[in-house]
Amino acid sequence: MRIIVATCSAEYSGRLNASLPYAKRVILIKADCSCLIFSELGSYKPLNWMAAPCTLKERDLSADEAERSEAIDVNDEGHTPCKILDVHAQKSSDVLTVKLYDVEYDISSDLGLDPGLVKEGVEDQLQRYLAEQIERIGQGSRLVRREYPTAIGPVDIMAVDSEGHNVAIEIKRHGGIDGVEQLTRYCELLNRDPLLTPVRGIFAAQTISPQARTLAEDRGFECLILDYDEMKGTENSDLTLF
Amino acid sequence: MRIIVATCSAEYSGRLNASLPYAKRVILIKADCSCLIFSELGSYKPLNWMAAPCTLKERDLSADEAERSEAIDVNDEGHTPCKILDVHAQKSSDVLTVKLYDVEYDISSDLGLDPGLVKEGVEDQLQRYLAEQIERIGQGSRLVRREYPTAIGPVDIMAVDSEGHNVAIEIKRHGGIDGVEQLTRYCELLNRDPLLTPVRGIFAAQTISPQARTLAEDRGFECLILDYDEMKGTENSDLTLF
DNA sequence: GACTTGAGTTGGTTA
DNA sequence: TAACCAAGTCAAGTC
Repeated sequence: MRIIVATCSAEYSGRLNASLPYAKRVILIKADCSCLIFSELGSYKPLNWMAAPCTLKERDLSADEAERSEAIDVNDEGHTPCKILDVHAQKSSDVLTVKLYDVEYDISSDLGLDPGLVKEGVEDQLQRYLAEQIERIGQGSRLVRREYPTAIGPVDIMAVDSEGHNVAIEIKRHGGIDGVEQLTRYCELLNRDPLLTPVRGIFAAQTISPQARTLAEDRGFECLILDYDEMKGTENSDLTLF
Repeated sequence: MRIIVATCSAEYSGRLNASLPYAKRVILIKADCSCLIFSELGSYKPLNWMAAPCTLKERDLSADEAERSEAIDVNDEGHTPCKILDVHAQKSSDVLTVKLYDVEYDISSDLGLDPGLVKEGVEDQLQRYLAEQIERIGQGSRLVRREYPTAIGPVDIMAVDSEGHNVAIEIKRHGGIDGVEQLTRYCELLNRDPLLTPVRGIFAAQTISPQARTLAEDRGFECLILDYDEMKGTENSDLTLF
């Protein structure tokens, strides 16, 4: 990893064109030549970047005043670059050009391999909890199976309600319109099967957008808000019973 | 901006739990205390981070050997931390804890305000070009309007073809299944209006996934590939005529 | 390898 | 402020 702190300007050309005016920023260059430009602004996303695989060409302009003056453009506000980084994508014509002016730091450190991040618990967890606590969709309900396979993909949970009717459940962390569309496709398909029909649909999520709720209810689906902490608590109290 | 290069381990607890084992990494701490942890892996996304607004507590363990030995846990592989960074989110209970072992660099630099990124050319641009060059959907077509309002949201472009039939156009940079669903909803709604029906649907994008194309054509929609550069070129040659 | 879906998504626009 | 939608999305899993 190479870390540069410098006043710079940058131009990106690829799926879009984007430019960064002259300012002081932090530039990270990884071992694979991918390049990230940060300011104090924003969250974890860099202002501009080049993804690997890519190649980096570095031109030092300090020795060649003629070339150096050529490199000045209208965005430099009269400043003179001392270095140009040209980062080219290998699989496309994307280019990121960074001009460096005053370099405050330029340090390198070999980080070596990273063991990587260990994650635990997202949508999968919601599905697991609801499968374990299937009566949250109605007393007397029974689980058929998680990831119930169909021709157009797996239904998150299939269950049977107290009246013996099949229930297809679509689970999302946040329920939007496309989740309702997904549930619609499943129910449409499942209801074509005379052995399964009638199949009810339940749209279950931690949060559901108003538009999605309206659409879901309009299509006869029930909306179910899932409380992650409550479900987690229920799991624990279940465990303490034994 | 503060830049630390050090061997470290980290724990995040929030919407998920995630942990980073002992390894050398780069840690950026912005002026707003938001914190990013990078390795040579991955693209622009840090391995772990804390978004602003948040607070940072820094504990130096070098003076207190008792505390220091307490801070050793099973993931440290026998190493002894010299510093702990505790980053707490202000609006939730999210916590990121970073333990530092050997610190190679710890530098700070005030970057100041950033003028920000200037972008050009995304979906909005595609919509603008197609509106200007509406005959790309068929000779004799006329533009009705961009962002044609309906009860379920604006249709990207409404037009009338050479036969006087209404045409609803959904534009995407990349056309996937949900784009087809979107177009389906619009056409369904618009065709309920006796003043508008029959309304044709066109699915226009720079790229269209095979599944989306199949679904779109199955529903009677035309698929139109948009060439950004060609449309941009057409705009320019239009201009040079005058 | 192409495609689909989720993400601690982030970020911008509009009602 | 809340909801909705696009992103140079990225990344993981599946076919």
